[in-house]
Amino acid sequence: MSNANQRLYTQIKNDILSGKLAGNKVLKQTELAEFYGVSRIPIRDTLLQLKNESWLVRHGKKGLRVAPLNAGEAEDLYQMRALLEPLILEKAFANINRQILGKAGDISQEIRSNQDLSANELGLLNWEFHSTLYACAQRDTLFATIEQLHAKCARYIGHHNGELAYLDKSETEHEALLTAIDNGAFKNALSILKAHIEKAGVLLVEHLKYQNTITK
Amino acid sequence: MSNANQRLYTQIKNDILSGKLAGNKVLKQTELAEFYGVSRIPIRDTLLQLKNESWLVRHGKKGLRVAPLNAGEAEDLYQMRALLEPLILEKAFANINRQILGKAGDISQEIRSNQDLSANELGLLNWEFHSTLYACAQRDTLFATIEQLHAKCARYIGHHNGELAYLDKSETEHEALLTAIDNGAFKNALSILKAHIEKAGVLLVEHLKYQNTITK
DNA sequence: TTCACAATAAATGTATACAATTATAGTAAA
DNA sequence: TTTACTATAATTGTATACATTTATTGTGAA
Repeated sequence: MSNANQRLYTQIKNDILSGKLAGNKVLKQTELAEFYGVSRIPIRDTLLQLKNESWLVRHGKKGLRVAPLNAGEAEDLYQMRALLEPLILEKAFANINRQILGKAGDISQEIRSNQDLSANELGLLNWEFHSTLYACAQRDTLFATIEQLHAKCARYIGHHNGELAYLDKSETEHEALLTAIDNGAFKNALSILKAHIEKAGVLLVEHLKYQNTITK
Repeated sequence: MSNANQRLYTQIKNDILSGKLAGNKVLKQTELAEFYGVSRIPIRDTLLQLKNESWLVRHGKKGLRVAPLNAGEAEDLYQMRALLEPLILEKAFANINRQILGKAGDISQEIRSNQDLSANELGLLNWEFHSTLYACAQRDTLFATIEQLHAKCARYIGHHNGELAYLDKSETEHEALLTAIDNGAFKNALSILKAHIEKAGVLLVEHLKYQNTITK
């Protein structure tokens, strides 16, 4: 992927997260091209990619729109994560050393000390924390799948600035996880991680369902 | 996606499966465009999509090539499936009725009676069998993720015509699964499914590793 | 010969132009 | 008024042309 394309990709994704691109409006290639100052070709590339990653969905026979937030999808995403992340962490154990733990600890610290992070920034740091541990497993395909799940979850958290930020925070859990790993309490670490994800999932889904009932 | 694009997509995928597009050769947009009788634009769209789905990987800074078969990836894919497919089956139980079981039974029957199916055809039927059950869960995101994992597995099975066909066959296991569901032995059904996938995964990975040692 | 570097060729990225498709507005009949 | 249908506009898909980037070849110096 070219640089311009990469730029567009993150830009448009951010604009979806921040709500600049309205959720129910159909995206016009021409408008986007004009807005971002490029031709329709790189826009098409980016839209195709975002469609493949389920950020966009088809609208009738023509056009794409931002995929609606949906409690069912959120539930699926978190349930998959609750199964797959412990799996990769387990494979990572053998390769996690003090340096890695230290790096993860630093990120955790950064989250704790910065009280005024946006939901977006918080999400990125949270993923950095988790992926630091997961990368040790050296399981590219598994890692890539989990990364995609995270990216999709970001839409749900990113939306609720403040309200749901605590889902990615849960700093006591992060610290507990690191301590367990450091102590070689691997089984314990796995269950902390799983519970961590499941809890966040349940809270998010409840929130979405609740929000759904009051907007109807 | 347009019709032409859809055609190209399945065409190129098939040509990867059948080995027409050599695994280590870099794919040139111009060549492909000429070969398939279209311009570079729809070729680019298709390549981008196949790259996103990990059928193709970047080759240096320029160009894409068919992703090499890799024991590690196969292991990841099957381990993910072994976790996610029981999850979706569990959610499907409530909605599986006699009609669904009958349909799945018919597919199982078709696999059994047709002894001379190609690995490709067998793979398709196998997915039809599993997806018939999974669709009942009505969990779109979970389903879509599993479907992608299957598609990637197809590359590994499709390659070894004959040799590995039995991985998708395992007809006694399919029948046992249906019987367990029919009897309401849900826990049993889940463990049959999991074991079914794990077994296939182990065999495939062993095969790939073995093949690797003899080709070196 | 081997290495570094420049010149050239090849391939991809992007813009523009055109074709095909789909949506929309308008009109006539029930 | 509503509905079916047609004409028009809008939008996307594809081809071609050009710009940019990367790969390759060739040349000269060590």
